[in-house]
Amino acid sequence: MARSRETGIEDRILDAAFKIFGERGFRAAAVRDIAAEAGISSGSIYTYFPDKEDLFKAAVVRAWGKFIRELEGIAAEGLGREELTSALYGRGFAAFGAASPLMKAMFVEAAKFDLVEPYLDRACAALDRIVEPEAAGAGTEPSGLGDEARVRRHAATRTLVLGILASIALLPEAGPQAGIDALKETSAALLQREPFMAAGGST
Amino acid sequence: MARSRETGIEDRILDAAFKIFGERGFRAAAVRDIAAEAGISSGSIYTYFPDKEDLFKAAVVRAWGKFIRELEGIAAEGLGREELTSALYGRGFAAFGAASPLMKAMFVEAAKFDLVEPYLDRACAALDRIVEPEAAGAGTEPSGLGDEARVRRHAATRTLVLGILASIALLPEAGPQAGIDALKETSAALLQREPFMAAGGST
Amino acid sequence: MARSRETGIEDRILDAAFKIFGERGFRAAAVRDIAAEAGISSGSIYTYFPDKEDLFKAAVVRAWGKFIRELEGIAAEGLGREELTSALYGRGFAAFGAASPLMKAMFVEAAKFDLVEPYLDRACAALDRIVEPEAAGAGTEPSGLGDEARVRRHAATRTLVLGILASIALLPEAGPQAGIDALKETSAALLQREPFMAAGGST
Amino acid sequence: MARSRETGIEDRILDAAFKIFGERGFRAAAVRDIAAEAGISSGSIYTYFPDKEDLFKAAVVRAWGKFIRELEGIAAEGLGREELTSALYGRGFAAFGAASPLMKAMFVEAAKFDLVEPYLDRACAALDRIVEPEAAGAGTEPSGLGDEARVRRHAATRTLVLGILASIALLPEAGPQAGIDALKETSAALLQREPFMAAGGST
DNA sequence: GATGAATGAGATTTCATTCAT
DNA sequence: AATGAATGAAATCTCATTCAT
Repeated sequence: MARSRETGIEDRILDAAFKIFGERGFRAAAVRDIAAEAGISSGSIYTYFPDKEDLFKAAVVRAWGKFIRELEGIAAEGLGREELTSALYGRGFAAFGAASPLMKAMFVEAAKFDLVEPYLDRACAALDRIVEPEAAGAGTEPSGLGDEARVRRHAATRTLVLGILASIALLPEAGPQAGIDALKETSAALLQREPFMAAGGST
Repeated sequence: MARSRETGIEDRILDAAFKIFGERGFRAAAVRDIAAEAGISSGSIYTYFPDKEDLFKAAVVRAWGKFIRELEGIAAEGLGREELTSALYGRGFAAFGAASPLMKAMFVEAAKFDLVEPYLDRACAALDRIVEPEAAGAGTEPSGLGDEARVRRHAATRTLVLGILASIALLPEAGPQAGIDALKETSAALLQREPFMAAGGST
Repeated sequence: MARSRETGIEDRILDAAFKIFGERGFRAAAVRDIAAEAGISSGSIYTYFPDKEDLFKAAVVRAWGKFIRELEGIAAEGLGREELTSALYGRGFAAFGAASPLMKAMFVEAAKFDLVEPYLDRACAALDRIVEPEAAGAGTEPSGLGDEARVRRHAATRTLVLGILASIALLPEAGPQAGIDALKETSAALLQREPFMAAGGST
Repeated sequence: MARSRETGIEDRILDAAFKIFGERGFRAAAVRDIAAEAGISSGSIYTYFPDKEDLFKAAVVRAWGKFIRELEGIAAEGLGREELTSALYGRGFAAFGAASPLMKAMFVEAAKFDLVEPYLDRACAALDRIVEPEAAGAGTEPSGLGDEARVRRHAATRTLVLGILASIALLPEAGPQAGIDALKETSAALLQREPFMAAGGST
């Protein structure tokens, strides 16, 4: 038997891709450098991914997956407002921060490869469900928000999520934690306001 | 004072650069294609800009300049709340939309060349001044907002501005106007809320 | 004005391609080496030809063109048998010899790119016309050969042409002239025989 | 005498090499694909052949061997003209056809590796012997042909053999049999003529 | 000043060969 | 002996930049 496709190597490549693509963007990131970062030869990348574009897509999809899984996990736990806030700002932001490098490449290449809309939608939906859990089940509407209001809230969520992602993407590499902490407060303040919480929520 | 350089060529190059860089990002944009878009030969680019990087910087700076000038213009007019809102959503958003192409490249190359922080700060400051004109003069504090509140509002403004820019950058090329209109409402709703307006501001 | 596309450079590239492709075949011939042989940088090849395949095709087509033009020229002169024989073995064989390098690549790449059948047909037709000029005009049949005989002769011509081309392709690079001379006699002998010349031709 | 190497594998590799090299030429044929065609892993090729070049040579030599063996077999049977013709066009052409794939690579790689001249010579000699059996034994000259005539005939045989091989190599993969049949007639006609058969042979 | 042909470094991808399993 | 993952040299093609015209 030949050396069996070492487990973990695919993950190492994806981690390296995540980092290098995030730092330089799709075009400027050299496959050779990703391979070096992953500790393998550049030819070996092609054992795992058919070409650079596929590698990029896989790295972006994985990042979105981790991020959304975390948000959906929080949504599924049905926490009270207190714990929810803390969960969101703890685990949720960790996920945001971890995804940050690739968000940098989001607006040109990821958008071109159609890797933003579907995932951003799922992330916003998860966040909506967190903020107003009653509306979670499709069709159920015991919520205090009317249809129009919900649409408006969704748009606001989207703008906010993008704002946060963009803010994180712009944080200097050195001290991301401090920056993320500052963002948390801002987001908290924005999320508690009316377009998000049912009217009267802030009274 | 007759410049020997034909007037207008530099602007045409910057317009072309703005468009092509915005569509493809820094690396994927070919100097040759920018020249073609500007209607000149690729060699001529180098009469006006020393290299590709400088061209990119100039195009980004010019886009920020137009955008900030518009916001600062609105701030300087000392409009009442009604006219202000309309000015903001009219001229302000036109500026956002016009800047959108280059925003796509913002998170990787522009950030690397340090072309985001200083300009984003100025844009946010202008927006802050619009929302609470009294605080415009440095140090003056007759405002209803305390220091801490102002810091918080600034962070919120920043997140919002980035959210809007990112949203615009993700709009499909086909129908930007409809998308921009939708964004206006969202932004309006967010701007009227507390982190932006002084508490009770919307009553 | 920029350096205007130096005349003759395209021909120099085609000559180099002709030589290198002929020596090594399509795949083994490196664009870089063709450029070196032509005395230019490898990037410059792409100013004149969009890619390696197109360069190959152009070189093959040019070689066939020269060869066929020579044969058709001889056919058009309406020479008597004596002068014809001498013209064929003089100019015709020079053309064969000159085309030889590329003939080497004929059976794999040229055939794949459909660069053999149409040109080989034209060459055989020209040769048929030389051998029996009366049949040149389509439909005219005052010739001593019936239809069936003509078909047979065409097949024989084709085999002979391929045999001669293959023989030339296999000649050692060093002394092509001697080998070509030997071939001339063989071809003369074959051409005088019945499938080529009308029956009784050898009496 | 049990070879530890599984019997038949080497033959399967050579068959695969024969096919793949014939279709694509030496350089374009990937060892991996030859291995796949042979139903083994690419690493295993190297248990049987030291490198790609050696595999190519072995495949070419084997093809020539089969071809020549067939011709020599016919020559050795001392058949009368009638049976001989039928044997030649039956078994001989089957051998030609079977050899066709590798003939495609003949003019570049095979010639470079010196795999043409010696084998082509043997094939032509066998064919000469078939056509004029009396001259078979070296030096025996009860033949009707003088020395000069024999040299000339040998050259003609060579041209004809190459013409036939080249014709076969150019046949479309789809319908080789029809094409081969057409070639048989042509060859028959050519072989019956004077440079091959002793003068007056066709009367 | 304008042009665009020429340059050559650099990027992605393929593939013969090795070797741990 | 067989496997096929890993390697890294090599090949095609792109493109920022220069410079003869």
